[in-house]
Amino acid sequence: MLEKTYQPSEIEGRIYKSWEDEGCFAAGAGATGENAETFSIVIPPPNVTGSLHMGHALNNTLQDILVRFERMRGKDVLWQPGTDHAGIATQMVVERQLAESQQPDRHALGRDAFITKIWEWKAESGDTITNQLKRLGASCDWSRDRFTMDEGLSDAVLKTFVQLYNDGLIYKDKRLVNWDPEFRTAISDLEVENIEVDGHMWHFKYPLADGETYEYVEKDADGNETLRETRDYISIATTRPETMLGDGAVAVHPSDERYAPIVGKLCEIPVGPKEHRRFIPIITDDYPDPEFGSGAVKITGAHDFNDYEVARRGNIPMYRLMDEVADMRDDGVPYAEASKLAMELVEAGGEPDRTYVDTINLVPDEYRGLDRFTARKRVVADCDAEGLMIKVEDKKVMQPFGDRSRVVIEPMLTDQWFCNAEELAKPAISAVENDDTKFFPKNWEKTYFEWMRNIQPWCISRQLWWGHQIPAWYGPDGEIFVAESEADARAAAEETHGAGVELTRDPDVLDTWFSSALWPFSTLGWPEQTPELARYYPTSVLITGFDIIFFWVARMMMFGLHTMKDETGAPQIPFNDVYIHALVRDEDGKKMSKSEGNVIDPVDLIQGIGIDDLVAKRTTGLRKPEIAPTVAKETRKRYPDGFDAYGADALRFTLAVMAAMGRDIKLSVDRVAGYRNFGTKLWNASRFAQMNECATSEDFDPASAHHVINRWIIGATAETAGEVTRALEAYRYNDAADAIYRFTWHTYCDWYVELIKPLLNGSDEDAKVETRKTAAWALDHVLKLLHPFMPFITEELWDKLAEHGRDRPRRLMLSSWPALEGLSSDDASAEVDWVIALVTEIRSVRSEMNVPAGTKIPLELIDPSREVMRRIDRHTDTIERLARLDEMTPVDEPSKGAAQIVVGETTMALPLAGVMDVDTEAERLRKEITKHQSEIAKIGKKLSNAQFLEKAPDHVVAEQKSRQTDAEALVAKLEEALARIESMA
RNA sequence: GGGACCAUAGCUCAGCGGGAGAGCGCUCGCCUCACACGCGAGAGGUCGCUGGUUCAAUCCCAGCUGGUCCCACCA
Repeated sequence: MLEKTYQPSEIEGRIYKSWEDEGCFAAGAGATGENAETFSIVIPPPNVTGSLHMGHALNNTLQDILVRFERMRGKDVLWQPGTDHAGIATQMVVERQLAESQQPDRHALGRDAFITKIWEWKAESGDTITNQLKRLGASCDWSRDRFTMDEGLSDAVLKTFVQLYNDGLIYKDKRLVNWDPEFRTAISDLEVENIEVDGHMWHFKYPLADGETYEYVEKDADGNETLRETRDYISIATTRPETMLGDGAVAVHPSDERYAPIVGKLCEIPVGPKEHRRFIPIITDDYPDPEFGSGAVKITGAHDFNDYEVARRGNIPMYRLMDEVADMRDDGVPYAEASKLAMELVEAGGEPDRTYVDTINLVPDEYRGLDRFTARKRVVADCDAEGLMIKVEDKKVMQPFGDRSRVVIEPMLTDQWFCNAEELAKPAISAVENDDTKFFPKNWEKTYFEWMRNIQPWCISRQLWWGHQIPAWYGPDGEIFVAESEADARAAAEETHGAGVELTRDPDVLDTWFSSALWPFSTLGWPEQTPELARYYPTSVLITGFDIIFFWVARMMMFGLHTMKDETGAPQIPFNDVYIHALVRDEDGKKMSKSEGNVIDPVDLIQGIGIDDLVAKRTTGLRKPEIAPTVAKETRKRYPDGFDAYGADALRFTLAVMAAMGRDIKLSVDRVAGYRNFGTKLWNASRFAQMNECATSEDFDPASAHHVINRWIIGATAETAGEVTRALEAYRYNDAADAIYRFTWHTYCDWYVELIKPLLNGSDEDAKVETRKTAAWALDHVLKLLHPFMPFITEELWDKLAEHGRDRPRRLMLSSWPALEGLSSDDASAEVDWVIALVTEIRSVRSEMNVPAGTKIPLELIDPSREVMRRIDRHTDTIERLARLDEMTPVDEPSKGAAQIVVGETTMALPLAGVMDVDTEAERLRKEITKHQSEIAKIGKKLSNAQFLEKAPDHVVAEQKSRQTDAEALVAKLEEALARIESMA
């Protein structure tokens, strides 16, 4: 016998182990045969050293639901799991650990020793996330678990890199990139987060060379002069004064008449030792906006993306001012000499080949070695002291931050590897345009197109140690040899240099997303032509969050289409569908984040956590430690008792039912509790079945059930199975979850179980036997339909409820999905709906008239039809039990002082003389009548509209007419009832 | 500046061209022989505003208001 309540913690681990031990997760498990249709999903690989957060829980729940659904449908299913090496994130964690334990940092350790440390950390913590996914119930084929730095996947990376290099789609270049001074590496545009911060805009005078002057004239829109003065300077505005040191020119718009007199002349950069000041030309370019600031822009090609483009157009020299930690450079020749070299460039009229970016250090000696922000203060102070600062304004400025390091990103001109994304994007755009790959919901396609059509070169090199080292070797003259192995590179090098040539490998590693981009085929064995690759590629659907559409989805599309070809040589998409789900937020709609202290850890919801532990967890790791008391108070207020052990099923169901397409999920712990209760409800319905010896029987044929109540539940089960199936096929998780929830609780438990109690305790043996079988059959179907959402409790009940046999395999997860077309029965549902309506009406009146719940009362049927009497006879025990009646008798006229109800075409009366107040009852009837009359009026207005009759479809008109007829009949009955009551008053 | 999304019950959200729904919360009554993590009965909404299309608009279109997010960005 089942325990009284379901205890998830006792059961989940045991069930999961059975599935694993029995090979239920293996690719193809449960498939109907050799020719079964395939269904494959690759998991979005979590960071190998990470731990499960609510986003993972949602993502993997949605995948598992589909995978379990399709597996039960008999498809050949593969859910490919794996983890990502997460370059920066992992290296960061290990570096922090070294610092915390006061060990030598990575530079002191050296590259090999440091990487060994990371592998150790991976070995130590790498199982965490996998085990957490298992607790969630994820039915991945763990035997195929992959890691982006596995040998096979590393081969895939090498091969792809070499191939793209040979195709001319990967190249090395010196370009302006986003530099993260904390991690001392380049990062891609996507890893930069622009945040508005309080800043300043400083206005400085750049004096003209040789004391020259000009007439500065400003005019308004009508051409009237508003200002005229003689100036010996040009006014420059900047938010980053420290970059003045690297200016190569001052640019004005060609149409800007204010500065026309001085275009081509030189002006002085007003910083540094006076005797060695540099002069730079005033040039024209379309970039400056005459309406903004002074209309004149300083051009610092090596430290600003817009300036970089201007400098390239105009051959303006670019000078790197900072080192790898973004401190002002402290290398090379003294400033005086560097400044002289720079002046030579000006005299030469520019610098087309950017040779001096690194060799000339234009940082004045007294600023060398300062960090950027100190240097800024010094430059401002020095200019101000010289009287060259015109003004300073407070201004909101957008500042770029590293998404992981949280430090200000510095644009830096460095040598990096790039991928020609523009070229790779072309087929990736067409594939979506042609619907070869479809997004759900579709509006994400627009986001995808928007980004892909404006895509920039992708910087793929990182100056990190943890990752795939770039397979490029440099020869003695700096030539590049790109090859899959050092031996191949050497062979190529020896062709020109002869044997024994010295080669050095490029120390950089690849962006983590480079290997992720290969995930759909690298995990299936590529570059080997494995059977799995042939069978499961392209994958069926990718399920992921919108936040990595650019990082990951777009790049998989690009690399997949470029690399994978079918038998005819046509490019192959990596996945047919892309389902984009929302973010999981906290109850207030805020993004969950450790530094805010509002994280809800999925594992805590699954296994429970006490309030003290919860508070402790939320108050450690806050970005602002001073808010800890507030966080603690809020947490205690909101969750006074912490979290119960709600179990994985409850969490999964909550996420599924809230996962309506295209909307963020505000996770509510109350709802998780609600669906835990739902599990208990199912558990108790099963106990009921068990106590009443309801067992499935292989000889039971639902199509041949006789009893109307049984035929009704069979039809409703079939209908629900259809709803759930259709919803899941369309990725409408919430509709599917909702349908099975409603059926389980409100149809099966609330009505069916109550309706059959008299049958199970009655004397009709045939009915009893059939009902037991039907109850078990319907419950089995509930378990099946619910299994993808709540795998643990359903599997446990499947195991406990009946013997296993031909139609009832040992494991629910490998049983067959219900296909019940053609089992509906309209006549049964009409009759049962009538019984339900009758019981509901009686209960309602009893409650309104305050009849004590324990009191049994009689029911009078006024002039009932034969059909009504037949129904009453068939369901006497049931109706009396559910409505708490002691007898039901046909009468011609109701007793005096009886409350009257109308069910279908029959008026019935509940004699409540002495209990019931006549006026109250009259009032109740009048209210009822008014309600229906207003409906009749509404419909009447429609039906008297000639336009409506003419233009509306026939079935709509017919429906309105029948509604009108029904309502009129009901009102007539109610009015009769009211007349009887009034005659008594 | 470009783009996407949202506004429906107290809260969180479904829905959708022809009869306003769920969960939670709330009120009232019940320890009714599966379940108090429960049972029964209720209260509660001019479906953001203004126009338009239509026989018919909560739903489609336009504008407005308020909010969220993404991308880009003026030195």
